[in-house]
Order: sequence, then structure tokens, then C-alpha cells
Amino acid sequence: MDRYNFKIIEKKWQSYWEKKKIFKASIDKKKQKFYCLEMFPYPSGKIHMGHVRNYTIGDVLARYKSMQNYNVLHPMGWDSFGMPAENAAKQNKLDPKTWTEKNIETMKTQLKQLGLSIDWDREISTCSEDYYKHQQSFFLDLFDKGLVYRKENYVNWDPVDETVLANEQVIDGKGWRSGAVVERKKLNQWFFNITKFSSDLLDGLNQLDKWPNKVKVMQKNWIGKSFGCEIDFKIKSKLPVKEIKCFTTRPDTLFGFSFLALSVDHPISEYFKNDDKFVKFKNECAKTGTTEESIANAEKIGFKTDIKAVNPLDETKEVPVYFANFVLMDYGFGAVFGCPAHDQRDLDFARKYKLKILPVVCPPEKSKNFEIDKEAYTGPGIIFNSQFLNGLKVPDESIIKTIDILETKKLGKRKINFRLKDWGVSRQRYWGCPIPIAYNKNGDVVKIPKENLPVKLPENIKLDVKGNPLEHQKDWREVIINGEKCIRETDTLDTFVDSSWYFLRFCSSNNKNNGFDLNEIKYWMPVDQYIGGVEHAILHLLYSRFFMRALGHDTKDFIKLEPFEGLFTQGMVCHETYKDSNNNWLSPDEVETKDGKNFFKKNNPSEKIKIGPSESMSKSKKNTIDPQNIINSYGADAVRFFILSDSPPEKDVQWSEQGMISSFKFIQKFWSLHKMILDLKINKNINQPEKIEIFTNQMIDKITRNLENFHYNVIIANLYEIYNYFSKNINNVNNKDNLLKNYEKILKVISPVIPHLSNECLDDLNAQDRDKWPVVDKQFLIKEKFDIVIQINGKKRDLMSFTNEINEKELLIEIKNNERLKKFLESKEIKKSVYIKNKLINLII
RNA sequence: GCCCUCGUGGUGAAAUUGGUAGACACAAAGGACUUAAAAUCCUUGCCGCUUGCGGAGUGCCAGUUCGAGUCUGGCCGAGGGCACCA
Repeated sequence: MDRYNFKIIEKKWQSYWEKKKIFKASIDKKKQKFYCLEMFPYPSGKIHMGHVRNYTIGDVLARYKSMQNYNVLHPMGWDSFGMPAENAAKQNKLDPKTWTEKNIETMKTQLKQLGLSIDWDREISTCSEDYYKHQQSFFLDLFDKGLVYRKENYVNWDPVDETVLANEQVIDGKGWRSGAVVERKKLNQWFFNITKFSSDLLDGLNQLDKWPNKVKVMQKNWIGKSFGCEIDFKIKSKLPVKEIKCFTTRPDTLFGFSFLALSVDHPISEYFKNDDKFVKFKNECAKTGTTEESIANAEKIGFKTDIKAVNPLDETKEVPVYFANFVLMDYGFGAVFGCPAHDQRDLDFARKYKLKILPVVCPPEKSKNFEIDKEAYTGPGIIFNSQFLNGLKVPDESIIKTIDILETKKLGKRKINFRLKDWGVSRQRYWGCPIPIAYNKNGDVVKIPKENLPVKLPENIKLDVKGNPLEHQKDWREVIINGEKCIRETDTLDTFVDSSWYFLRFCSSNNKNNGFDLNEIKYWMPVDQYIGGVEHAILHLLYSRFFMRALGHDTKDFIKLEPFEGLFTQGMVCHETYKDSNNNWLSPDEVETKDGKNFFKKNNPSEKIKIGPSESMSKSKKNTIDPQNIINSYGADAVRFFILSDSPPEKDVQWSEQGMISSFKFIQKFWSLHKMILDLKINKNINQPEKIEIFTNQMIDKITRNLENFHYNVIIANLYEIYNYFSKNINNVNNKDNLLKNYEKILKVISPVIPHLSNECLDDLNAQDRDKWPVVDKQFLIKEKFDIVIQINGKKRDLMSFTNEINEKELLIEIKNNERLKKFLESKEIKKSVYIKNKLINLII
């Protein structure tokens, strides 16, 4: 028997799909559309297993939906701006463009080898002028709408590389490349006004019922809405300032007020800039690391001023004002009213500086002598020690009533505050989308006129310079706009901007004049199913949601504002890690085993290998498996089959060589089975009881449900069941036409997972409508026999089979005659029975 | 510290609405075929005894129910997110 030659057959189908443009999408208003999108890759060199998993999941869905007669849009592109290209260029003396384009070429070939059902005519690359000129145009639109602005802000500044670092690039307070201690530096930067939509972005989450709850919770926390009030505290000092504004969620604890703390960047700090001690303190604060953990664990320190703040509810009470390291300038008003009894942070600070700690919330079942020890009390209770607030119920009543009082007395007003900050989009880098802005000699912002777009990145430039290479391009920087000599902005846009609208571009990616064609968008958007890693739960997904709102802002005739109707976050691909005796990481190809327990360095059985835990594949731990090798040895169908097989797609999956091999064997076995079915010689063509219809229709039903619910690992189990069923029953069949009719349906329902093999098999059968999903014939969803569980006192005691439906009375008679049940029922009275028809009976004795 | 998710054999995992726990695989052990190996196929799977039978059993403890992996409360454990957010 001939073996299944995946190399020839997979190639054959891939070129068939490509030549016939099978996956080309276009508007067809008679059909319901389905936009299936996987997060597009960064072209880093070659594809990795994570891509294989991500795109296999998406492809199964796209193929299934297309067979369900949806008009499917399934595009692919490249998130091709970003630092790795710049770094690689420096190392390899290639310019970023060449490096990137070469990678795209490689990865595109690899993705095609996976047999993905992608409309390649819509391919986009964010680093191409065709793409970024529209992005520049959107930037100007947003500028006109007032959603883009420029302000000075603190950044992580690497003094050695002379560049700004993202938070993720600061490790233990040091630059990830240079190792230099990162400084906080104020720079003029461009911002997108995402906070304008804080409330809307939060509310929008409620509609996203096809999103994982986890992601919605993460976004909700990130937006961080809190309800409270702003209070103007009168201050007594020699300064010309009379009031300090604070935001608080707990105005009801105002009588426990014992200090007021300011950020070192608070406007009032201006009056202290000549105070050596204050400057020293401020520097001290700047030193505490920039990582979240070091901030959280940092000791609370303060700088006492001679300012006093007055308690607005009791003007006889005055408290000291401090500058403190824990107060953030960019939340609230950069000033905090401290109530140590009911806030742990305030309590730590108060203990350190020996400030008064007066409890004003009495927990239930505590007496009025309640005192605070090491922990602040933040729970519910009754207000006390608070004059006219006494007796209010904490938290709801007390907070609302206090705000009412403050508002009537004009001492404050209710306010909703968000944690979300505006999105800083300036990056001091070369390989990104140039910001279409210049500055005239007065330093005023001048827009590059739209007809002059794109602002192209200069090519062949020197990258091996300190700071942003664009700053060194004098001839590029100088530009004349409306006859005025200007200097271009040299910052480029954060690459997250590129990915915030690429899903719109896919709808009309060849439109030269506009970033998107509204008609196309109205048909295709929103993305029905978006699939990608959970690591983008916040930034990318939130920015994309913002971008839809920003583009639609003040615009009539726009579309739904949520870009992604359904979201699926797939798990990672993991592999064991290996270390040699010198603690160096080893890749799986450098390791071998004979008994499956002990591992040795290849060709060196004396060197034992330490096996580490299975972790997500990463180059640094060398625990990667190159998909190219796997595709070469086992073929695309086998890889697709394996990558879906072991774990549910939302969970991490363990790479296993054994599993891969047995997936490969499955493909081979299935092919042999297929040949056997074709060659089957049956003389008598009698119609048998409809057993095979029952199996087939139940299987179609199962697989359909599993597809709908992303239970792709169970579909693989279904595939094994199919194989087992056919190989066991093939010789009991006595009507070949009927066998083939059902087998053909089966081949169709497995084609989303293993499209090459099933298309080849369908071809052998000369199958019609192979791109149509078989309809379940409900008459065959009946059971061929009824297995009824007999429980006695809730315990399973027997299983009785009946060919026909049976009622309780008849069943009880059968039970009485059942030898195996006699010992349980003898001399016992059945007090009660619960019968679930044709399924189960529970006898209580 | 706060928030979210998840705990099922040696392993990865299945299990519509509460209704046969462990589908389907991986690994292991035993067996069949073979001169032998590989491949393939079959059996086993926790505890007890006599082919068979009985018992326990879905992290632990309680509760609801005729019946709980599934629902409720408490505890323990693991993973993830946020982290001085006033």
C-alpha cells in the first residue's frame, strides 16, 4: 500500500487554493459575513510554535464558517515597525527595511506551508508607505478633533543610549541594553487623549459578551474608575496659595484627617525649589526604582513643610502638610488627605512620623473604645468621633451624605476619577511611522499638509549613532511648509498605533486614497472573532477600542465602535527545559534519552542533563522547537492536528515529540483506512439497520458543537473515534454506496482541521459540494438502544439495555427479574424511585 | 495587599440542563505476533479478596438534593493580572 506522501499532496492543494484564489473575499450582501482575524505577527525572522497554534485555531474557524456558507474574511499582515529591526540592522549591517522584508518573505512562505485559508491579496505591512501614509493622515484628523496634543511628561531616560525606554525595558531601574541607571526626564511628547473616552471604554465592556471575562476585568481595573469627591483644603502659610485640592473616595473619614501629603511634583513644590533640603528629598524620591515592585515596597518617606491644612468640617483643627514619595502627580490632583486609621498607606506614614491616629469608623460589634493597631480598618461599620456625621452607616450612606454636606457648604463636589492615563505615542526611534508634524522657527506646531503625505522615512541612514538617528538627518529634517522654513518632528509613533487600526485596513487594503473604505467597513466590521495571546489583553485591545472611538468621534455615519465582537485568547506552547552540568541551557536537539527517564547530552552519555520545568517556549531558555523542521518531517496536517490535540486552546499546551509522532501516524493510518474503504468489495448491496447513519450524524453534531465552543482538542478525540469506528466496522458493512455517502460527510467535517488530507480523500470520492458543511439529519440523533443506569440509594448497581423506550412500570418489573440486582433488593422494600426516562432510575430502599 | 481563574488517574485531558466519572490520547507494565528487534494489536489502570465481586474516589470540610466533578458556604493549594490610584 502506498504511503501518504504529504510533501506532494500538501503542495498540490496549497497551489490549487492559491491559483484558484479560493480564499479571496469580496462583499456579497446575499451572504452573512464572518470576519475572522488572528493577531498579526511581528516579522522577527521565522515563525514559531505560538504562531502555528494561533493561526491553526483561526484557520479551523475560518474554514468551518466558510463551509457554513458565511462570507469569510480571513486576512494576514505584518506588524513590521519596531525596535528589533533597528537592533538587528545595527548588528548585521543591513538596513531595517531590507531585514524586515526578507523576514516577511520567509514567514509568508512558512505560513503558506501550513495551509492557511488566507486571502493573501489583502496582505498589509505596517512599515510600507502604503500603510503608514494613512496612519499619518489619521494622526492629523485626530489632531483636528483635539484628540492629539503635546505636553511635557516624565519618561524613562537611558543616559547612555540617549533614548526613551518603555516601562517594560526598564529592569530593576536599569536600561535593558545599556545597564545604565534610568533617569526620570521631562520631555515634550505627543499624546492621544484616550482618557476622553474613559467612561465609554469602561461601559463598552458590558456589551462584549463574547470576550473572556478575565480580559474584561483586566481592562476594567486598568481604566480604574473610582467614585468620590474633590475637596478644597484651606491652607495656612506664607505662600500666595490659599487652597489645595484633593481627590478622595472616603470623604466620610474626614474627621480622622491627620496630615496632607503632596507629590514632589505638585505645583506648590515650585516654592521649595531653592530649599536645599527639599531638593535633596526630591532627588531621594527619584532614586527609588521605577519598577512597580520596588515602588510598592519602598519605604514611605516625607518632607515636612511649615504649611498647615485646615479640616473643612471642623475649622478648629489643623494638620501638617508633607511632601511624600507615595503621592503620584498624575492621579487625582497630586495631593492626598491622610486618614491613617482607615488607610494602610496613611497609617504606615503616620506611624513613621508619629502623627495622630483617630478612628472614625467603628466596626460592627466593637465598642467606642475601638483603637487602631497595626492594620488600618477599611471595612464597614458606623461613623463615630465625627460630630454631626456620627451614626452614619459605612460605606454607602456615609460617603453619599458627607459629599452632600460638602457640596451644600461649597467645600467640595462629587467626582469620578479614572486611573487610565493618556497614551504617550512619541518614540525616539528610527524604525517607526514618522509623526506628520514640523515646527516653525518660533517653535509652533505646523501640520504637514495631507497632500504632502506620506512623510517618508529616509533610507540608507546611519543607525550607529547615539539617540534617535532621525535627529542626525539634517537634510530630512529641514522642510518648507507654506513657504515657511520648518524642522520636522523626529519622534516616530509607538508601534501600538500601527496595530490599532490594521483590522480596518484589511477591509479595503488596496485602496490607495483612503485608509479605509467606509462601505467595505460597514459590511465587514466588526471582527467577528479575534484570536491572539492574552498578553495583549490591555494595551493593544484597549488602544484599538480607543481608535475606533477616536476615528468615529464627531463623525456622523460611522460604524459600531467596538472593533472586536468576539475575542479568544489562546494559551502558550510549552516545552521542558534542559541544563547541562555547567548550568547552560540546552536545546531539545542537544539532548537525548534512552529510557525516557534519564537524559544525556547527545553523543555524550556520560553527561547527565538536568530537566527543568516545562515553560513557554523562548529563545533565551532554548526550549524551542522550530516549526519548519516539524513541517518538513511530518507535514502541515500532522502539525495542525497535534497543536490542537492535547489541551483546550485557551490553556497552555505541552509540546511532546511522542504526541507529534502519533499525530503523524494518525494521518498515515487514516490514509490507509481511506484506501481500504475505496478498495472495499461488497457483493450484497443490502441496506442494513442505519447504524452508520447514526454514527455519522451524531459525529457531525458533536463536531459542530465542539467547533462552536472552541473545544478543538475534543475534535481531535472525535477524529480518533471516527478512525476507530470505521476501522472496526468496515467489514460489517454490506452497502458500499451507503458507506461512502456517510464517509464523505465525515471527510467534510474533519476538513477544517486537516484540510490537505481530507480534500485529497474527497477528491478520490469525486465528492460534490465539498465546501458545504453537512447538515445533521435529526432522525439519526436517536439512540439505537437505551442503556439505563440502575441506581440503588444513589449508587450505580447495574446497566440494563433496551431496544425500545420503556416506562417506569415495565422497568421495575425488569429490575425485579434481574439476577444481578437480587442481592441488593431481596427482602427490601422500595420506598421511592426516581426515573429519568430512558436514562436512569434511582431506587431508594 | 487587592482582583480574576483553576484544582479530575503516572501525564495531557473528556463529561449539554445536576443523572454511567475518567471519552480520546501520551507514558508505563504484562501479553500476542516475530529467531530477535522495530512496527502493530490486546489487556491492565486506586484499595481489598477467590475468573468475578465489593469498596473508596473529581484538593479538603460541611450543606442543598433521590442523586453533586457540576450548585451554595468555609478552608487549603496553584497560576495569572494589578500594585503606594488617595
